[in-house]
Amino acid sequence: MKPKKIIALIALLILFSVYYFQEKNKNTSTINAIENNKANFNFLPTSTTGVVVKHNGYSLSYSEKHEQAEWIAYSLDKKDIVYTNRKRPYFNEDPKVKTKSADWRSYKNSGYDRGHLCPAGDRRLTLDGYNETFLTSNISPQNHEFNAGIWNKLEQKTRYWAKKYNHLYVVTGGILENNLPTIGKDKVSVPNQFYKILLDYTEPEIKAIAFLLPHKESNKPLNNFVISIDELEEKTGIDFFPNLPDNIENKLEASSNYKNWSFR
DNA sequence: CTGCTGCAC
DNA sequence: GTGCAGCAG
Repeated sequence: MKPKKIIALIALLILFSVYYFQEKNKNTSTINAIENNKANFNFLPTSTTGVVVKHNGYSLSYSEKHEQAEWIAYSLDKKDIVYTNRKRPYFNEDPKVKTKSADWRSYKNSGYDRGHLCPAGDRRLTLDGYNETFLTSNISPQNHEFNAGIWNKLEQKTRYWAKKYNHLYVVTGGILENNLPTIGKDKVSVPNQFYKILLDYTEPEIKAIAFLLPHKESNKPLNNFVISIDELEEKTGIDFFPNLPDNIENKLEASSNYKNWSFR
C-alpha cells in the first residue's frame, strides 16, 4: 500500500472516531441532563386545595369537594414504556388522602368509566407502580367513548413522545368548575373538559405542549385541541410549572405552538 | 390499549 | 369481597 493511501485511511479513521465520540458524548450529556432534572427539578404544580399527596409513581392534588384530583403529575421516562401483560387489580381508596378518596361504588352503574388520570399503561415497569394507578384518587368519571377514544389516543401519543424524546413530565386532570353534575353516593363531579400538559425539560430544546379536550367523543385530530398553558392556568387557578426558570416559564406557557412536537 | 359485566367461590 | 373469564370499541 502506498504511503498516501495509508495516511488517507488514518485520517478517515480519526475523523470517524471524532464524530463517533461527539455523538456518544451528546447522548450521554442528554441522559445526564435528564437524570439531573429528575433528581433536582420539582415539577409539581401549585395546589388550590392544599392537599398534595405523593406516591412513588405519581403525585396529586386532591379536591375533596369534587372527590377527585385537580391534577396528577408524574415523570414519564422512555424506560417506563414497556409491554407487560399485567392483571388489572381492583380500585381502592387512597390511604394517603385523609378525607378519603371516592369509593369505587360511586362509579358503579353510573354510566361513566373509572378513567385513569395517570394511565396504567404509563406505569407497567413495576407491579407496585402499576397497582398504584388503581387508587380512586387517580380516576375521574369519563364517558366511555371519550376515554377509549380521543383520550386514549392522547395517552398513546404521549407514550410515543416519551419514547421519541426520552423523557417527559406529565400533568393531567379534569377542569373542576362549580355546579358540575355528580355521580354516586360520594357526589363525584363529572368534568366538562380534561387537560393534559407535557414538558420536555431537556436542553437545548426545552418544549411544552398543552391540550384541552371537551368531555365527549371526537374524531378530530389532536392538534385541534392545543392551547397555551397560560390559558389553562386561567381556567384552573393552578400554576403549573412554578419552579421553571422564569424566562423559560414565560416563553413556554404563552405559546400554543406545536411545531416542535411531531404528530406523525 | 381503554374499560365493563357476569358468574363462581 | 375476590378471582377469573369473556366481551366491546
